[in-house]
Amino acid sequence: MSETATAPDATYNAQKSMDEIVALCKRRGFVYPASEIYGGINGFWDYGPLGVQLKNNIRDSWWRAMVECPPIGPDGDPLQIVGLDSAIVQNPKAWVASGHVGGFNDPMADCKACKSRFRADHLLALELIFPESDQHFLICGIGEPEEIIEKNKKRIDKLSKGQAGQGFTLSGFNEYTKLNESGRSEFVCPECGEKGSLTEPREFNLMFETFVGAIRDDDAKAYLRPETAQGIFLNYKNVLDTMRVRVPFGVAQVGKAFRNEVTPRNFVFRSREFEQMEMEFFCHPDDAGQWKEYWKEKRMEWYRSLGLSADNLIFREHDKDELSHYAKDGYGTVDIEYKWPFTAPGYGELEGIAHRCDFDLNAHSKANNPDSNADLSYFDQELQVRLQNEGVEKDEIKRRSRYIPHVIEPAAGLTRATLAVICEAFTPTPERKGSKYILKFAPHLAPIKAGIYPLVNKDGLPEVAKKLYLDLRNKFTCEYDAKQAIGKRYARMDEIGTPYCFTVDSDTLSDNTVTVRERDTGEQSRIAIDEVERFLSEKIGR
RNA sequence: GCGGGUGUAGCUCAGUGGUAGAGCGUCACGUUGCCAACGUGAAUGUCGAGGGUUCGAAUCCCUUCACCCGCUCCA
Repeated sequence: MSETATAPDATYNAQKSMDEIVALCKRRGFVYPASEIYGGINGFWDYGPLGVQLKNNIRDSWWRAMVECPPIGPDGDPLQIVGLDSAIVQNPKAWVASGHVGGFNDPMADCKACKSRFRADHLLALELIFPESDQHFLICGIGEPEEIIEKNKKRIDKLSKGQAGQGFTLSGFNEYTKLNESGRSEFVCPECGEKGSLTEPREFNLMFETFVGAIRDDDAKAYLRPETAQGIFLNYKNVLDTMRVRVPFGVAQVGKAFRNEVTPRNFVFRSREFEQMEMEFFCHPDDAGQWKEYWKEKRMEWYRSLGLSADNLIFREHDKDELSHYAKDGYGTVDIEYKWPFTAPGYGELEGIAHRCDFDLNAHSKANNPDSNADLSYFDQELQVRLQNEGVEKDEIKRRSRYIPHVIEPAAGLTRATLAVICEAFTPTPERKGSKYILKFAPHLAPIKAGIYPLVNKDGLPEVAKKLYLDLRNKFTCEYDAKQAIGKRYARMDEIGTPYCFTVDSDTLSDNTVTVRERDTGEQSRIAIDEVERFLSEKIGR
């Protein structure tokens, strides 16, 4: 048999394991399709009993690493990072200032014949008149009128030959967006030349709209936030005024965000409702570059702490032309990417670490925005003192001590992190008796930490096991189950990623020891029943 | 949004115009005494949804929804 005939098809295998992951997520209560009994709804997912547990564990790990126990800074002291939970609906003016309303209102038109898509506001219909015959012609294209005429030279030439003379004048032009239905039916697709094949212009704004109050008019229109970050900028001054934080400092937030994606794809990877974990780190503009490097390393460490393997994680710096509006002038954006089953052997985004410069605070400052009543500049007293000591001139000190902080933003997807943890943990075990796969969650993330079982459901074993369970449940998420064969109970725990099982058997009654069974190896050992809690504490790291 | 594929029990699937099925899983009882054991039994379906053709539709036709793949889009 030839080598190629037996070589596994990487794409097929990757797809196959993703299908298996989606199936197991449903079967074992991690993720369900939203509104399934009504046929589902594209781009929305519900987290089941085990899924929410896993997601909360990942969220808690992030919150702890950011807010409760932030990393040590370059000066040897812990960083100052505080938490926040801002509203999903804010004043719509906030989204105008942030660039989310304007930037994503591009009207698009599709050609039904050749499937090309155009920015409708870039499409022009030019009306040419051949004066001698008084004939009108329509030339359609993309760009400035001169460009369009230049591009269509041959065609115009051909048209004019049929006329008495050669000359023509441009009598007028119209944007495609301004045409009515009969105008559109005359419009020729610049790509394939088909007449009247373009759809009417459609707006692609990724923000979900809603209405505040009972009256549904334009004044009541509001948006569901497309990112949690803006809530932090909107509260920057509140935090600064109330929390005694000084630059550099961070504000962290976990919460839902909503984007009306054109094409939700790849399970929960790109969904229309998702959960973000964002931290805005405010610093002096001169230090932004070094803080970006700092956070790159810290964030990568955190993903490793979730049990994601180094081989499956990479950094990817954004090219200049893919940078978002807020990052153009700064130190750019770097993504932490994961080797997803559906991108393998390539990688896809897990987290973006962006240098947002002073874009957002500027945008929300009264100096640049008549709708805002806030001065979001920062007076740096430490810097003032330092400059005084250096003997810098007074006016210069005053000028340099007040500035708009720059922002380094590690923006992570909680739902994406959850999916990555599931993908990483998913381990087929075809050779194993019992479960056909294991979820090898890091113990501290596992939805259930331990199963507590009597070997059989009689002879006083259930009573002993149940007592152990009742003790442990105060500290760890545990499960007690006395039914069915022990092997089946172990297999079930393997499939949901429970790292340890403790089994009470007849020996327990005489020597007070229980069997510990490990998920990844299936190996068993015995420990004293009153050592179980300490054993779990050590293994789970709490 | 476009093109292709898929949709039958919780899961994997069989059923191609004539009574809605199997295996696994789930549950109960019994048995068992460390890896999805065994026995007996039970529950589970608007055959994705709506409409049409037909005496009769899971099956043929139309529409629609969801998922997967490829485009397109993606702060």
